[in-house]
Amino acid sequence: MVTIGDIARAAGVSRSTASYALSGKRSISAEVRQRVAEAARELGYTPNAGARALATSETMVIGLLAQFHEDEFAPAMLQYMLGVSDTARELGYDTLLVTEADGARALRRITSSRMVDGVVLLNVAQDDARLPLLRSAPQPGALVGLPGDCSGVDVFDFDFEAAGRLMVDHMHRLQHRKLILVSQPEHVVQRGGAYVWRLQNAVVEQARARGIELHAVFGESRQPEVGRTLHALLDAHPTATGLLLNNEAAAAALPSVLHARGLETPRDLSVIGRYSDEFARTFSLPFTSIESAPDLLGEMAVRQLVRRIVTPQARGDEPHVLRLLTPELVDRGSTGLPPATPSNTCVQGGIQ
Amino acid sequence: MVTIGDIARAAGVSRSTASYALSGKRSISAEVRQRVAEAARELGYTPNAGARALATSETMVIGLLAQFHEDEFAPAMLQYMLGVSDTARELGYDTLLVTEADGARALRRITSSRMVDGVVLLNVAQDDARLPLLRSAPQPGALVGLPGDCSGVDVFDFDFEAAGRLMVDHMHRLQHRKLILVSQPEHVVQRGGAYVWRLQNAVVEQARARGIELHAVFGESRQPEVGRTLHALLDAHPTATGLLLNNEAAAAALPSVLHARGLETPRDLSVIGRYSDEFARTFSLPFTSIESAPDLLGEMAVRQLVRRIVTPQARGDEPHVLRLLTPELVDRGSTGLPPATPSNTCVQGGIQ
DNA sequence: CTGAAAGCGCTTACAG
DNA sequence: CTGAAAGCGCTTACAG
Repeated sequence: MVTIGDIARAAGVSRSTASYALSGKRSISAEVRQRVAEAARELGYTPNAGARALATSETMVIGLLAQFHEDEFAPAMLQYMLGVSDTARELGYDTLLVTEADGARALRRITSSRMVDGVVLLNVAQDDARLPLLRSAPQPGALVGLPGDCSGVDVFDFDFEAAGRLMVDHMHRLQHRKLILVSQPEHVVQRGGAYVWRLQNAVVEQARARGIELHAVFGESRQPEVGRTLHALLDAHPTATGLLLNNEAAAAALPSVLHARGLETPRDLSVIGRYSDEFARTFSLPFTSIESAPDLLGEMAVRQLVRRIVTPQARGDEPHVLRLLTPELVDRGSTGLPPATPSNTCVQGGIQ
Repeated sequence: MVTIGDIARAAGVSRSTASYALSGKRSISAEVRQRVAEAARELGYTPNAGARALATSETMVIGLLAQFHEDEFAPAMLQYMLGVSDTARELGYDTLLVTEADGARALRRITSSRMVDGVVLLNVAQDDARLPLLRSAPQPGALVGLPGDCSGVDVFDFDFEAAGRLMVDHMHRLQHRKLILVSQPEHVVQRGGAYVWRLQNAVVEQARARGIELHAVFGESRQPEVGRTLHALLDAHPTATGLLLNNEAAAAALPSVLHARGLETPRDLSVIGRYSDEFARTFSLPFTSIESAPDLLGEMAVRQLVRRIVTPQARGDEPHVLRLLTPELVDRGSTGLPPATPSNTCVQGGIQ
């Protein structure tokens, strides 16, 4: 391989001069700079990343710890990953993707071996096993997902509480008095997926404050189970006029369920989901929804992480960030006034 | 940070002895090995990856070049990525994920700077701009996707021709005589997505050979456009009795379309898709399909890549591999004999 | 069985 | 403005 020594020889200068000429870190005569640049171009020189990392203690790589659980909706994770990866590249960093099941072990491996300059954790749980390791790691870390203890890390998440209140208030304003909430599977909660109960608790509380009757359940993450759950819910609560979905799989299943029951939104039922616009477009979800902005969250996490990496004083001194994204409603026309005689099962009876 | 020098000092041996004791690359007295291991454990030693890479010329990282195009179905890509990443880890490698639009530039960056020991290219096009660079790179490469020129690389792909023939023959055996094929968007073809026309050509040819009337179209990659296309197709060809889908978005949209038209498989229409089982489960696709096995393809590519990396003689000498995965039909009960009086629009007429 | 030394390819104080 | 040298933290022939 062609090294900086080859460049130096070809340009007739020392290796240090060649290095400085290339990096521009000290003033070099125009002529020498010229010769070095030409030599580098002709020989096709690229600095060896490992050698540079050893000399500078900077790898220009960030670690991306994704976690895929059987009972979570995998395609949603991809959007976070792309937000992270694209932003990292924009800022001059490459991305080491880690998908192994034992995230704590993986985190230890890549941080203690200095493979990365910093780390983004995705899908952070309430009591995430990766966090103690991250805090004691020499590199800074940014989280997507709100853990119970935010100390020592920068945290970015969607404001699920506000989203829950927004859902209820929107329905309340439209005079709905009986709602159903379908959350992610209960397993996700048990594993510490705080976002599930953060939204659910907010919905429960706000419904109580508004005098709204609410039926909250955990839905499955898979078809056709979640479709059956939706059918069962609509059967059990024929007078519910609004459906709130914090469950991508349920949102994807709902169009078929509504078709099968002969229901239309918002005529027979008002629906609000919570997912990304990208998700809505891919699966043609015609429901008003709260944008979860996964790419933006990934981007914000990386920008803050790189700030910490490049500014030494931001390392420990600067207070850590906790940023919750304010939810916004994307109106796709699936909410309206409740029907005069609410019954979301009548049509189904007619068909069968 | 704690280095091998610290370990050596703590164990009272030389750095080389410490290194050998840890790697086991030469015989070390049991007692010294013990002391070194203990020192490493107590001090929490992990070798510096950059230093090791510099010394050994091995990074233990493979590059994963993904490509996301606006008109392709992103969630499908994730499964390839996970197949690659999980297998790499199993074999002791980490994965550098590259998602930037200019894949050729990215490939040059990570190979010429020696950030990776080898590279997996996803979504390879007929005349892929990344291939010339890969051939001249010092690291070996494995492709997922069949290019026009396979020289110098190991290639893994699904046998789309065989899949096309399988689809037609299956329908032919069931006595279907008029079929519709919905492929991926035409843009994908224009960009060199050979898999689209490989399947389509095979379907066209096999249909001709079997005396089957075939209508082949390119579908969109998005909802609701692709749903409208499906409706239009069924309107235009009311006597078609079988539908072949080489388009994930169309497959995801079809259940709603069938519902809307009051059609049932296989009673009114026989359907065969081509996607992964994972995809089918996530979106509850009740269609008989040809398994595209993205995770398996990713896995095979990595295994072969690592073979090339670790066995020097396999570097250039050993002939390159071209492996096309034989398609298999997963019967989900959506195909059967055609209806006596085929008309996939009658019910729609009745409803409207 | 073990140690001293060279070398991987960079960067960057230190001198001039 | 430029060069010689040290050093980053490893591994591995070379000697004993």
